[in-house]
Amino acid sequence: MHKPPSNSTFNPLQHLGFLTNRIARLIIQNIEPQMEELGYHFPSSCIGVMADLWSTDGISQKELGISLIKTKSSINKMVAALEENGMIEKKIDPKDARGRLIFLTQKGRDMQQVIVNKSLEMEKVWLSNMKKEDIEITKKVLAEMYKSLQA
Amino acid sequence: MHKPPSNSTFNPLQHLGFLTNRIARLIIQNIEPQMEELGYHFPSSCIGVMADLWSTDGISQKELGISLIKTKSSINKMVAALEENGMIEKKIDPKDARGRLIFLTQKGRDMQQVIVNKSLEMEKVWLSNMKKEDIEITKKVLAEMYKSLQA
DNA sequence: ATAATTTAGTTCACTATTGAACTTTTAAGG
DNA sequence: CCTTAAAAGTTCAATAGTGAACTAAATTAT
Repeated sequence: MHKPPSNSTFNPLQHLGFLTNRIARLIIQNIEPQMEELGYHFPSSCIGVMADLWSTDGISQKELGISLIKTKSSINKMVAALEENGMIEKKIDPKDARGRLIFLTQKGRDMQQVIVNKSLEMEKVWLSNMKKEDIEITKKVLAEMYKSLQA
Repeated sequence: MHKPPSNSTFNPLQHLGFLTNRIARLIIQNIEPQMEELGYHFPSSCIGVMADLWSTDGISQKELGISLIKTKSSINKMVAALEENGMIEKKIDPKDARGRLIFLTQKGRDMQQVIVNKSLEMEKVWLSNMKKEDIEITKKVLAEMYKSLQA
């Protein structure tokens, strides 16, 4: 005879899977309206592409897909949206005509500082009562996890 | 005359927004095939609903939406999928006939231990070289952030 | 060389998620 | 009371994201 797993003290907030998922959604929800206000009219998921380009300009769609954990068809659409918005330019890779390299436009480069500022501002609000040191540890653990999961 | 924001040493992995988003995707990607193997044939996003029910059985769709940061139409579909899979049951709230309360079935309750075990197993693999203490700090910071962003 | 394979990207049909309009029930205001 | 407003769900059309089939270029193996 089945019984419930008894003492069901399950807490989603003790599991990194649920935590990261929910926080990612909350952050997007907060950032989306601000992006609109600033005149960036593309889906918020595209900021991930921008982030990678700010890190290293001129990478391929394949690399973007790996880094962002998206399929090539998804990346294709995101890049198209960003191109329409004048944030990036697509050039055929001179070393391999199969590949296209994605480059930031001036408008795309200019966005970096805006987002960096927003990011700092938001961390100040969201994490005001957390120890600076603990936040650094969190980023370290998550970055480590990212690399570990990518491998 | 515009110039690039120069010293562009931007690193997505230093921003909680990008980190949580990517890690959430990596975790889902890892868990999805395992769920299939275990015979759970519903979209992985639905595990979030299950998690909340394991935490407190018999909550409303509205509450699920707030907790999971999803619209009511999304929750509606997820609940429908879980119901079809025999994981949950939907009952009209006796105290307010507008609301429906969602309850776990035995099959739904049984899933909890399976997922808890998987979660532990995965943390062991993904975070093998991280300090146990740092992982706890990470969860604490993220949980705090979740509450702060929900407010 | 040249045929066969692999790789990057594109396209299109399909699923997941959302937004807006609608239904039913409860709460509030006169 | 009875009308109006608000709240919880549902439904359906529209958008975002994915999978599979396809194109074009490069690599490998005869």
